[in-house]
Formats: sequence, structure tokens, C-alpha cells
Amino acid sequence: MLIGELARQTGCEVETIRYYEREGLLSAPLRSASGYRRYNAEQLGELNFILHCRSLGMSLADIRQLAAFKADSSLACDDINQLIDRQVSKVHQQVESLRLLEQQLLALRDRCHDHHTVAECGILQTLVEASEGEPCVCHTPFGQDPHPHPHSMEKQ
Amino acid sequence: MLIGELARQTGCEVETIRYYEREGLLSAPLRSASGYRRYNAEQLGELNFILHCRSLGMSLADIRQLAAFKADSSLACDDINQLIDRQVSKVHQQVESLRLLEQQLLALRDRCHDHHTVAECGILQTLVEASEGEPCVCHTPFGQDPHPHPHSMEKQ
DNA sequence: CTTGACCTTGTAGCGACTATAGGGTTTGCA
DNA sequence: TGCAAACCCTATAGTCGCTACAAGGTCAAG
Repeated sequence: MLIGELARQTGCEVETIRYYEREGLLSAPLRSASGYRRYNAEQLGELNFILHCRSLGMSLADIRQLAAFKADSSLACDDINQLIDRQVSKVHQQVESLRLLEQQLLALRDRCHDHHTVAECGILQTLVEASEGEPCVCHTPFGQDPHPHPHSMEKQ
Repeated sequence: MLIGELARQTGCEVETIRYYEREGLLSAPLRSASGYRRYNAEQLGELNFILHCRSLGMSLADIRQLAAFKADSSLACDDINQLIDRQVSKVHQQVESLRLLEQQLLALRDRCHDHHTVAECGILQTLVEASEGEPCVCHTPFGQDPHPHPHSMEKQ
């Protein structure tokens, strides 16, 4: 199976597959005489594993770790638990802060009722006032990596 | 006020302030004879406005737009409404997909009950099985920019 | 023998910072 | 007056997880 076929079967882009190989997540496949990558069922499984973990929001570093655990199955399981727990709490934090954010945005949206010029726009007024009122009230809207911003949060 | 003082008052890092200036979000301040940036209350307000918008998850491009609206208050207010609406729906999508993700991770966490080796780890087993079962079931966990990934979503 | 679809490597770009190197300035204290 | 610490400056490279491009090689069909 060539890389394009693997891409088709997994829904992953060709460039991304090569990127995962470069990053050491996907094992390097055999090559044809002309240098083309040739994949087998095992590597299809590997890639699906990676994609599934990515769809659970895990970082490539986390997936690399999981793959190492898979390879040496005599290791302690605690590390996997910890990894998942970290992921759970990260996502939970993200959900909470985004919900808060959504409330704030909806409140903001309510401030403007079809006026015609910016001068009368309640949204803009509210934004300006809010930023004046509270020089640094940290809402910590985002967990960490997906949307870090300067103002609100020490990295953990 | 020097840049360090501005940083202290806003909770924003010095490097980030300089970055915002480079990006044209913050107006360039006057300089002392030795080239040090000197800020006044107006620019403190500007920066707080930027930080507040960032804390609402807006992109720098959006904030640039809002600032332009603020500057020319004769413009139509509809654009601001649209901008906020886009932001609301973006955040709403993110919340929804993250909640789904959280459920999946919690279910995953339940698969492992203090076994001792990776060989018996329910989490790893579940991950492998799930990735085998469904070559490309797209859960679209993340909205768009904060955490894009290959597998799940066409950019909008 | 050419066309087009594939494959290769290498490099640069995205957003929003963050960090580093390598220097200049200012302030306070002995 | 000398000096160290704390500040400031610019420019450049790194982060993450891709994505896109350039410039070329390969292969099957017509």
C-alpha cells in the first residue's frame, strides 16, 4: 500500500503521515526500489491508533508515551492512568472555562439591538467599559495549549 | 511609564506587549532619548482592551477589526454583531465537542482499575480496540483553530 | 512519447506567543 | 568614581501540529 492509499483508508493527509514518521510516532515503512513508502496492515493499525488518540485531544508527546507503553507491556499501568487523568482534567478545565466564556459572549451579544452606527453599539461600549473596569481580572477561559493567552494563567 | 511598569499593571508580559506593537494592535508609544518606550494612560487602556478581548477568546485579527471600529464610530454596527456572533458560535461548538470528549475520556478512565502491568491495562486495550474498530469515525472534538487535527474536520 | 497522477525531499508558513543572544541604560550604593 | 543589578533595546529562533509549496523523480495508460 502506498502512502496515498493509506491516507485514503485513514482519512489522514499524506503530509501528516510523513510528519508523524518524522516525529517518530509512526515507524518508518519499507521502501520500494524507487524510494516509495510501502505500508502494511500493521502500520495502518499504528496510524489509526495515533489518529484515535489525537481525536481524544492528546498531544503527540502523550501518544509517543502511550506507544512506548504498548511496546513494553511489562511496565506499570499507573503511568497510563496518570496520562489519562491529566487529559481528563485538562479537558474538564477547558469545558468549564469555555462555558463561562460562552455566557459572557451571549451577555455581550445582548447589549446590541440593531442600532445603526458604531457610536451607539452596546457591544463595543461594554467591551471598552469592561476592559477599563478590571485591569486584570483573570477569567482563565482556556485550559492551556489550545488557546493560551498572556493574561490569564500560569502554565501547569 | 516604562514597558515593565505597563506589564506589571496589566499582567501582560513585556515580550507580549512588544509583540502586540509589532502586530499593529497597540499603537507605537513615544520613546525616551535612549529609545525606551514611554506609555501613558491611553495606551494602558488600549492594552487592557486587547487583553479583555483575548480573554473572550478573540483572535488578534478580530481585535484589530474591533479597534478599527472603535476608531471610526460612524461605521455600521452590523459588523460588530457579526464578529461577536461568529465568536459565540465558535465557542459554542468548542464547548459541545469538548463535552463529548470529556465523556469519552471518563469512559476510558473507567476501563482501568488498578491493575499492575500494561498488559492488563483496560485503557490501552480500549484505545487499541477503538482505533481498530473505526478507521475513521470523526468525533470533531475541537472547534477549529485552538486544537485542529488532521482527522476530524474541514476548516471553515 | 507524452500526459497526468502519483511519489520524493526540503523548506517555509500559520497563530500567538515565548525564549534567547547580545547588547545599551539607569539607578543605587560603597 | 566604580560597579553591579535591574531594567531596556533589537533581532532571531523556537513552540505545536500541522499545511503548503517548490522542484524534482516514477509509473501506468493512451
